Amino acid sequence: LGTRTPGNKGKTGARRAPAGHPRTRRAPVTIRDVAARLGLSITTVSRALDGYGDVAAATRTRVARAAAAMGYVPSSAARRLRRNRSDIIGYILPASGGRFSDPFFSEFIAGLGDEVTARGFDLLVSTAQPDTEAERLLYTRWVSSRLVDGVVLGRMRLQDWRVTYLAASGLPFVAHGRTRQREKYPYIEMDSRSGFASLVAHLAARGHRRIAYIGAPDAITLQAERYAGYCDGLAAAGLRLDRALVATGDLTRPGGYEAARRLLERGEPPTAIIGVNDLTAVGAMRAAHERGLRVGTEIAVAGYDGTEDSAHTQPPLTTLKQPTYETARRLVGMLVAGIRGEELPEREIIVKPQLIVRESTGGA
Amino acid sequence: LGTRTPGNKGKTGARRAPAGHPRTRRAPVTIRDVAARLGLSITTVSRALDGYGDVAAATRTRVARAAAAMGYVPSSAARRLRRNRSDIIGYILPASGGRFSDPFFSEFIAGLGDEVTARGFDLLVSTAQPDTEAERLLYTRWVSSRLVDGVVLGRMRLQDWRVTYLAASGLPFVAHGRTRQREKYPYIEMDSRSGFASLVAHLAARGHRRIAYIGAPDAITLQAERYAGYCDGLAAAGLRLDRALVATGDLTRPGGYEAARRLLERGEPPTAIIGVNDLTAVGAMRAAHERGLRVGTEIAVAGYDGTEDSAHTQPPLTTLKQPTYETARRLVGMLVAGIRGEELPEREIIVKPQLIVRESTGGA
DNA sequence: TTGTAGGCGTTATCAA
DNA sequence: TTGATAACGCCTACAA
Repeated sequence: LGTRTPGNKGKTGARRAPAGHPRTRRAPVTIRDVAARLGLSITTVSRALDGYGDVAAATRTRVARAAAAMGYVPSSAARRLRRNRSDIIGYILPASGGRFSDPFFSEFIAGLGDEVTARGFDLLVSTAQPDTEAERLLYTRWVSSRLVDGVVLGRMRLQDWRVTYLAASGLPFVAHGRTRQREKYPYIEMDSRSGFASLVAHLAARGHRRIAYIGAPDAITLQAERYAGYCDGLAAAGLRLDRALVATGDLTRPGGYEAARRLLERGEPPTAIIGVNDLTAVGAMRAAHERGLRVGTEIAVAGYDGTEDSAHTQPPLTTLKQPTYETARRLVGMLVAGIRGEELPEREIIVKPQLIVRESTGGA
Repeated sequence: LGTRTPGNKGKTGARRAPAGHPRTRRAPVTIRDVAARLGLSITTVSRALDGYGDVAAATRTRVARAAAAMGYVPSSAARRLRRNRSDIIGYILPASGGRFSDPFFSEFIAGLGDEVTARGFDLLVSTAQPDTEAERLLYTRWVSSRLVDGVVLGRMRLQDWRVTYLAASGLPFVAHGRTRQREKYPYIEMDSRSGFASLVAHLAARGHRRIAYIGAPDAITLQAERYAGYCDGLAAAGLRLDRALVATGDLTRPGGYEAARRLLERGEPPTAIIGVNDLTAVGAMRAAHERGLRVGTEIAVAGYDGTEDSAHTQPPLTTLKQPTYETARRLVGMLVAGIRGEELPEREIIVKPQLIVRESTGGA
């Protein structure tokens, strides 16, 4: 039954009729068009373009020239189906619905974008509020429709379903930060714990005794780490942990502002405030200014991240600087290695943040 | 020749053997697996899942249940090849190689991400320095490999090859801003010209006579618009345009800082500085502080963008606020309509920015 | 209401 | 060194 549709090789020649609209899309040129033009088989064209060794040099150049002249570019869809990979990496921003302006993420995405491109991949980005159904939907859709070859995880949680899920699914992934789970995976983590300890030491050396901390929700790994560092620092300086000096923000400027206001309204207000990140610290600085406190002399404020903006606050912000852009690039490198099935020399990388003392804590 | 490989229906059942590694990826379940399990044809399964009317209700539920149980999700690659669309929208960040921390873009991307998801699309993001070979390569690759169904253009240039190229290619696109070219396309543009004029009026009303402007490179549309507004404002206030009070930055904080330093070193320094964007203004504020000038009283500084950070500078920054997040969402809406071939009620949208007076210019 | 049979544009296998 | 051919997984006329 059915000799294979005899004689209708016209398939290649007769493309879809152009629609009535003037600005309609031309049907793209396929590998068959190139082959037909040259009187070669599509096999040969494919192999010539992919640089296989068993193609005559003359043929290769002929094909390359024709392909370029005709503007042939392989269909990513067909290629993807055939090769069973998409050359796309996914990343989900922890934000949804409304304002979101953390320079950390611009820098992180810039790093992902640059490295991904350098490696011949593309970057799929989406947004979802952490630990919501929407987030779960996004990841599962990406994974089970095989839309992405791997994902980069950010802002890890102590218990993070993403790790469990991805490990089980077998999709390669890397993360910026760790969890408290047993699964092993490649990551880059900042040693923010020792960083925050050194920040406290710095402030204690400046004579501060009531050092406040504005953190983030407990479920987030970075909060656990940084808070632990804060506690370490207090202990090392011989200071007692005063729960009244510990507040919770949400990693945003307004969150830091509100938390700092509450701290400063207290009978015995702190003389120094450490923010879990720079945004929180910036909010705290504003609260201090509003109370008429001179930041840097009457009260010290410090943060964490060290993105460009921290150098341009008034006064400039003391901070722990992490190499955000570079970390993003390295993560992509690790992920691509994982996708290619290569062994990684280092699967678990710890980076020390760098203490940058500026005027917000009295200057160097 | 070749009856269609008789008898080897085993194809479906026998999947690739698992590799040696324990954490290997399971072969995903395909529509054939579902069909086989139910003793149905893949046609029926496909139509049942896609909600066609001509499937028996009983069959439909049976299929739905089985698909869910087996964890079947259609392969995006196959679907894409067949349907000839990717459901992916592209956006390229104007940044590459190193630091990049403009909150405008975090907010813009958050808007793109949210709306794109809401519309059942995905967002492909990359980075490239404007008007470079790398940028050209990225766009042409995306377009000619049919990787994306449409693109969102940002930070338009007066002469923008992207518009010419995309219009010619027929790929749907929308833009945040206009060009000086003849091509028509859907866009959202801010009326930053009148915005900057009102900013100048505001400063003139405060008694300022030497109002400086720190702009961006001339090729960028937003510079042309905003500078024109600055000139309009001066004229309306009866002030002469003094070229010595016009400097050029690069839309970053350091750029604004350097430009402001040069302005302030002059014999007759300005009493007010307008930055082409908030980042520039923030840099200018820092330069002013360094010279011991009290911003808001001894010198006025204002910017444009109105992202969250402008409310938290010290002093808070007077700015023209544009609805970045909402604009991004609307742009995606327009683009998706274009992709679907729908007519747009409005193809050219102008939005007025909102003047927010804060303490950096003396407060309300 | 269900099934058969291409075909989307590649790449990979095998034979010539 | 080249070519014929079979998939990759899905969708959709068309036939039953």
